[in-house]
Amino acid sequence: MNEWSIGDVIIPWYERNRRDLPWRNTDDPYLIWISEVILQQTRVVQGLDYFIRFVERFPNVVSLAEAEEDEVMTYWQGLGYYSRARNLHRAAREVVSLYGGEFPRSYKEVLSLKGIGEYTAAAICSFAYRLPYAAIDGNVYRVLSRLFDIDIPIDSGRGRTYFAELSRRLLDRFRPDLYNQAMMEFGALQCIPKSPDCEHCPLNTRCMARAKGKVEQLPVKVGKVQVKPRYFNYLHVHDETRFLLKKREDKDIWRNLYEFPLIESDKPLTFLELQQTEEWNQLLDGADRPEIRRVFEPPKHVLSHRVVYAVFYEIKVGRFSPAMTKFMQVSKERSGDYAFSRLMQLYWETGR
DNA sequence: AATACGGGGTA
DNA sequence: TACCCAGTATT
Repeated sequence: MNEWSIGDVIIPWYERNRRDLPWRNTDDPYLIWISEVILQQTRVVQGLDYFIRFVERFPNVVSLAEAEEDEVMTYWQGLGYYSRARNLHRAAREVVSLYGGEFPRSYKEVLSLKGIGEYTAAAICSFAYRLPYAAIDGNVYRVLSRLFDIDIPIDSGRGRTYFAELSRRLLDRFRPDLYNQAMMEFGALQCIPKSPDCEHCPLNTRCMARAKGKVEQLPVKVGKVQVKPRYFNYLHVHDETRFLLKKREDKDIWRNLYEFPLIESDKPLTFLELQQTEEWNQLLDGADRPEIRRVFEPPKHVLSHRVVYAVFYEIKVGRFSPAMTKFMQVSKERSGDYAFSRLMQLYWETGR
């Protein structure tokens, strides 16, 4: 293969077409780090407001390390993949304890931080320090697989190895920051998944997939996520001022987020069936004047590999019973201190 | 090498 | 629907 320089085409394209984004034009590894983690599996438009609010509250690594995890989670509320926020917080504390609050400067050290994998380490090190590491994200996989007509599945071990080696060769080692930014921006704006505008592509004469009419079929992926259903019955138990709440601790979806008392079942439950469960009786047997105020059934809640069918029951009681003390009792005004899933948010906002 | 982990946008 | 998004950690 003749090694013409892709960077010489892509970088001038980037200079003309780049979006103006707040994490560009900074060398601060902290800001770059936050932006990169927010943007993992997340579109720029979706993450932009989160970034602004997050760095406004946590402007540097020390402020993040000193915060409570619960507060960090509230700033991540609604963004998804919540382990990112937990890891960000843990990594901030690592930076303080291991590196005296100074963000590490070597690829190896950056990579060792919680929540930073090969992509993010390469992005941070190239953008902040101009170290010659090629960042390979979904955009880069798409651009390269099309440009060179590579049909090795990108989510296979072989594929990752192949694209990593190819990217190493193609990287513009004199301006790795511009090269990486340009490749990703090119994939995000020009070489898009569906119906790319190949007529106006600066690489169209060199694109092997285009020459063969295979653009829409690349990149190849094998991964087939199968979606399993789950059935959540939420009990919004409250008196005049407070409601019951619990933290999700298990290694499961929405870890460390808060929710109402939950009765999960392996199939949809009617109200009668729900009332016969052990959990229902444990919580509400002998409760003081329980009164079902409302039943809310949101549309099915689709996650990447789960679909949650939820039913919310609002239950007003005269006062909380001893059986309810294993839950937190939170006043309505303090609900904002706790991070909720989108599903919980949806109920919370619909109810009032 | 697979699987788990969110939520939203697009065609 | 189906696919994808500036992926990483765990199994």
